[in-house]
Amino acid sequence: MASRSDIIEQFILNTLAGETFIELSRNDLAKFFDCAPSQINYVLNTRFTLNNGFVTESVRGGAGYIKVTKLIGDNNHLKNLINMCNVPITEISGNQILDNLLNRDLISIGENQILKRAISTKALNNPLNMEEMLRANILKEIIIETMKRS
Amino acid sequence: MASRSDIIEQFILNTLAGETFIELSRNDLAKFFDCAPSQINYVLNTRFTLNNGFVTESVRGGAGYIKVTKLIGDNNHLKNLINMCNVPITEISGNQILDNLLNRDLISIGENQILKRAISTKALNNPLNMEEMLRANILKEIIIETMKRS
DNA sequence: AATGTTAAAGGTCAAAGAAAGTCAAACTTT
DNA sequence: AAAGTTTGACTTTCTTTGACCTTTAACATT
Repeated sequence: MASRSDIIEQFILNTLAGETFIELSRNDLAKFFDCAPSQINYVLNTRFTLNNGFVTESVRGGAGYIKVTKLIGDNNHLKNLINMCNVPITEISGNQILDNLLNRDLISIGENQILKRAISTKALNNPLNMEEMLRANILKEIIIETMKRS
Repeated sequence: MASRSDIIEQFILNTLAGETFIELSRNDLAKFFDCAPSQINYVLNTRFTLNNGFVTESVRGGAGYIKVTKLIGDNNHLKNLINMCNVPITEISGNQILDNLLNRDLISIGENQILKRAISTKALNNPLNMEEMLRANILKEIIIETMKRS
């Protein structure tokens, strides 16, 4: 028997047919299927995962929404790369991964350059575990890189 | 699914197109968009910040107005941005800075997307101050972004 | 001409409203 | 019993609103 989650999954898949992404209203969907809003999250978390070939993003508040993007291709190699990233990675390995993405034409030369700088020791070399300070360092490096252009 | 603030933002951007600055009447704008005058301030404060490459000034009283200036072709602005990065930066501010770079044609749309993900809370959200683990997280996010291409 | 008055701007801030997220408990199915 | 599903209370984020504050050009008075 198809559970309600199965039905909601089917609905999203149908809506997604032909499109590469869709934007949903969690509340509307929940109302339509007469369920708790959080059941939409359940469906998303169990059936629209990366492994299943989807990426979901969302915006809260006012005109919030949930965006579901369907990935094309099986991306097995990329999934392997992602698994490698569950473990610490040196700057050299990191650069190799970025070169790998470049060689597969998944990122441009410009992106390769800028991202190498973004993950450089210099950018991440912050002794304190402060997310925002780290982000600040990364952005500084990115901006320096862009100054070389223009 | 654009909020009223999004629409007001768009209106100001359009009005600003081609010009280097504009002068607005807060009350008139509020009347036009049928909102509280303070919502204009909200839009200005969240979307026309220095991070985004804008300066706002205002004059009260009698024939008061709000002046919005777009910073363009100004290398000093980049130096200012770098100085801003000497201090912790939230994800929202970080994204604004990246949009700023995009608007100045210093980075491409693709780079903008990928870098936003690189500096996302999700990527940097590591409690331990381990450079390599952080780098791993960042790379994971970068790869997810590229999966949407291919 | 100098000074006081005032209405017409814009500013601030906190509360209310409108989404979506989280997580664990209760329930169902296998 | 284990796994999967459903629910709801609580949280976080973003937007909208309104009451109250500050500034100033224009006008009125001396």
